[in-house]
Amino acid sequence: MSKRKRTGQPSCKKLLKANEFAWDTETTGLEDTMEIVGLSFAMKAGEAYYVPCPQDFKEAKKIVKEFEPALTHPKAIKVGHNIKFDMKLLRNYDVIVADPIYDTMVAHYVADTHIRHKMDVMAEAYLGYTPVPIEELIGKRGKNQLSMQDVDLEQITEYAAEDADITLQLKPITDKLVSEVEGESLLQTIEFPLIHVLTAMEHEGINLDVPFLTDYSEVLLKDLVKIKSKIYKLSGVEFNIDSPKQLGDILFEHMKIPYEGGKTKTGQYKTSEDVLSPLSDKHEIVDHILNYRELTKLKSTYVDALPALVNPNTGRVHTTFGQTIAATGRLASNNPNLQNIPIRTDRGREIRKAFIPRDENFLIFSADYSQIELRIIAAITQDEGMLEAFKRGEDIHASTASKVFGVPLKDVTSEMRRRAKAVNFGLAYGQSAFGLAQNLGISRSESKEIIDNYFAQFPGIKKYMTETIEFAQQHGYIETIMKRRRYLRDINSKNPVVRAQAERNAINSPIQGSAADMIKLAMINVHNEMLKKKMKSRMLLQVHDELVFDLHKSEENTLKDLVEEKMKTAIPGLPVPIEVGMGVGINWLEAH
DNA sequence: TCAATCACG
DNA sequence: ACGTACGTGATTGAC
Repeated sequence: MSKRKRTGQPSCKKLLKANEFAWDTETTGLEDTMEIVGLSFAMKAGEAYYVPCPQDFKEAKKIVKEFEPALTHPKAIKVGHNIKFDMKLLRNYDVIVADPIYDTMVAHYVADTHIRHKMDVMAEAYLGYTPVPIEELIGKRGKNQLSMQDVDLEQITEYAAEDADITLQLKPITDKLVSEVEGESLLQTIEFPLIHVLTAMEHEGINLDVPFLTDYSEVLLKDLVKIKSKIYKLSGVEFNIDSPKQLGDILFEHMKIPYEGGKTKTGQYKTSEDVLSPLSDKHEIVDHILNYRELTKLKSTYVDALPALVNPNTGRVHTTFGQTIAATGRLASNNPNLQNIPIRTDRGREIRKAFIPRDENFLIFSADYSQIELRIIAAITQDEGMLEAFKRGEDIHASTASKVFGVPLKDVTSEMRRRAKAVNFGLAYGQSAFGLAQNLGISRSESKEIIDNYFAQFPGIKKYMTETIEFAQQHGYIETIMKRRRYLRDINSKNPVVRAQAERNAINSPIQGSAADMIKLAMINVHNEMLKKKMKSRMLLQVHDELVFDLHKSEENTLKDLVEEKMKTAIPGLPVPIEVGMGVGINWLEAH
């Protein structure tokens, strides 16, 4: 890379003249109370500026605000790498970055979901340039690591200016990569608009009932103490139940419970739920172990962990959505993950009661797509039978059972429905007869017959599976309804196991990915309409097929109508009806 | 740092 | 003969 000029301060006027500029923010750290240490800007390759900000928040805000005209300029493309991070930070300084925006990380993800999107990796790969590692400034992470604040101006200027410069230089590269996969439309109509939505959601956070969780933690602790002593008594030894290695040895060596499962990679006994559950009639300790597992999981991952993640400045929990993580196009959520809050067991779903409205003027509102993946399968495959079932508004699993088992809808038993449901789900993952048999606890010949019947009754689906794999073999990728691509490098592998995995990905990804396209579009349309109407309600979370809101009590009907309409019409013209379930309550559990 | 396990869609 | 359902993130123990 050419040398970089580093001048002190750019004037905002200079930025305002630029058609595009890259920008990056240096902060005091990565924790939730971080503050801006400085801003860097690049308007042309090899030239970047750094603007240090004082420690005092009010003084820093004055400096940051000076750049608001540029960051909100309707003509200048604001380029960033993971720009959501910077945009979210600037919201704390009352600056809302406006379109047009461009994110080199998100663009790179659209070009290829699999390869690494980190700036230093991309600089190396596309610019042949190795950036200064952050460790050179602040040291390795650990107790002696410095804050950006402590780094001297010359060093931080070099580092920050370099990041802005690299980002600006990456843009033409990612532009080309995106154009090579015909991803411009996906990027401009979904992924970039979505950045604003996610920024607002993350910034908003969600209210958490901490006293409720504190109480619940004590309840769980008391239960755990009892279960633990029961386990020790039954096994005759005290050991670490949390250690799968020790647990396996105690159950299957010391206690000699008959073991039929396979061994793990490391040669240990498997003690996962699917191995232990069938053994519950062999020894009464098994149920206690399963109970213990459930409660420790709830306590350590959710009940005790969530309160610690309440942001002291806002009093709310702010997740970070990953827009460039999932190979299929889905979002991910971390720190904390709010997309895997328990719901399946009674004691787990209690935790949802801790997710509460902002204050007494609000309620929690949840809207979720009904059977979205199956509806998308019906739409993509155009299978007549499945489309008809949805058009008639039938219970899709019962309807499937009726066809597969050859009985009238009214004669479908709960066991038939259960099996049909398992096939419907397994189908979207490319499950084999073996997998279905294992899942349902039936013989392989039985499961094979069910699958054969299924494909005979739903020929459009069989055809889709064959054709999708062929498409992937020819092109090396699959695509979603909105033309999102996932490359499948192993689709023509000579290793049958590896190849089979790629084939399952080929079948599943268009389905999972199209559902992701749909809810992302709905989020953008809902968000923009809420802004236009200047609503007090706020979108808070997305959980793959569900959107969660803080609902202002005065807006109940408006928001329900709006969300239902935008979710149903996100992708217009589908041959299948889209249904949305909605609920309102005093917490997330009640809103379901 | 990895493996095992389990929470969700 | 082989392995066998997709996509995530967090916690714990073990090395």
